[in-house]
Amino acid sequence: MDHSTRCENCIVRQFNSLRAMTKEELKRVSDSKLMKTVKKGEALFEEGDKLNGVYCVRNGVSKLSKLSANGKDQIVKLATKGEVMGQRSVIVEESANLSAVAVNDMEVCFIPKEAIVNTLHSNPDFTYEVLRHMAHHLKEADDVIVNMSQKTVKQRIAEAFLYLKNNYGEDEEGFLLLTLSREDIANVVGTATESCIRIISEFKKKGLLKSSGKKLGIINEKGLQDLADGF
Amino acid sequence: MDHSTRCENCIVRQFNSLRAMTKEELKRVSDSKLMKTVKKGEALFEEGDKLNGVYCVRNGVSKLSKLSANGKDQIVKLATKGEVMGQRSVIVEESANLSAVAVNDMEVCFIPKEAIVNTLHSNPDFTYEVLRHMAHHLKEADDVIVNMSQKTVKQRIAEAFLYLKNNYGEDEEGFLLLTLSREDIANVVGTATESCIRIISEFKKKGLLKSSGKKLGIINEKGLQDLADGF
DNA sequence: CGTAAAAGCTGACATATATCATTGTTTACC
DNA sequence: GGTAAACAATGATATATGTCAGCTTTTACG
Repeated sequence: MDHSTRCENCIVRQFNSLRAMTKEELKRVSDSKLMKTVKKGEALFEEGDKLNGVYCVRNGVSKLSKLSANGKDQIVKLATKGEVMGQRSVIVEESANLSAVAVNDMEVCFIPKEAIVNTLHSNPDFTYEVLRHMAHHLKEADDVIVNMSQKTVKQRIAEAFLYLKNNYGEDEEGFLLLTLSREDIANVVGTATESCIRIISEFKKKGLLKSSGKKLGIINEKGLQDLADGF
Repeated sequence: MDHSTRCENCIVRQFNSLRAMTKEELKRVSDSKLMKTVKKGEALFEEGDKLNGVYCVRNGVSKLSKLSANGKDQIVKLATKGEVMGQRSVIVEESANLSAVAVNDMEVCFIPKEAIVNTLHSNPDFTYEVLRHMAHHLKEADDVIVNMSQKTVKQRIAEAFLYLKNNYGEDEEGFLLLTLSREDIANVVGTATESCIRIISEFKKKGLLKSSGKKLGIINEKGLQDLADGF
């Protein structure tokens, strides 16, 4: 096996709860894990799947979404380099409540649940670290609830672009490094694709955004921020 | 101190993570805890407060809400007998992101954070139990996000009533035991108070709900369920 | 009690957003 | 490089929901 794929040497670990594992625990994870490549559009797992492990993102981005009765997908969260997906399901021994689909080409490591669950029971530092991450996600989720119910679609779209810039950055020319389709953006903010397109067009006309091919970039960050804040 | 207020004898503990504590840990909690009575409408803590402990609900119900820029409160969750509030803030050592206000008269125990944090670091069973509860809340929050963005106000109000019945029950005459004001219901489902009132009136006209004074009761549960499901 | 304040209700109207239909543009791929 | 499929854009229209304003009923409390 390629040396660079040993968890012990994986930088990504610094960003997640695996950093609280002991050398021995980490070795066990490393020995049992499975590297996978996932192409854009492919699913890592689907809502309802029984997960027998978690996925650690080495590269690329995945959308975690839930299908609603009316057939629309709500994207609840984007998972990036370093994030661990499927933890919740493994911890409470339930099937997945969200689907995970690759937004672009990804490299992930599948870690069988035994390696995780055993450590959860024996290493309080690790459990505490997982708990801290989950607490953080819970706060984020609460914030999303408030935004969803109290902000207009326009505000939420403005916020989404600021989020994309702050979390994924932009290239030398000022275009966002993570390009989402209009449909994905619509599914993040919880609106119809057409409404999303319309508002993005409006933002371009107002000089808040620019586009080139399918790339989008922020021109006027302050303007977007003001909009998001309701001015 | 009244014997019945010792945590060791408190039934409520069975419903939360404190059940994973050892006798000694529980004794320490019991010795350091503080019983409080909170009147309807009073706040246990406010968004932004630095919490130096958690609150365990012995009786009554509290709404956990967040004020948004436009001055409206979004109720993110209702906390009932057995639930522990403020855990998240204590764990990640941040100030509270939600306010907790009593919906009716409450009895709560304030547990200083030391008793919790120490146990988190030393008792993996306890940490794991807290983690399980948090994982459950996270799933609930994800579901709320999806409902908020994909269901109509009418559907969400129908759901809210089913939720109230299932979680708080009804009296002999079929009235809900937990009575929320129209404004609170509106703040749970994320809508304007007037819209909420209108829809409740509509439900009454359609024979789905009944009212007597400020009490509300469900007449046609299946009807409400169908509505919530989008039929 | 009686009065003020809070809560509930209803109408009229404004507006944000969804939906449907059509067309243009880009991307993927044989 | 051409063609189909996916994606983006835009108009017309319908609808759900918010807002404002006035009114009634209930609750709280001196």
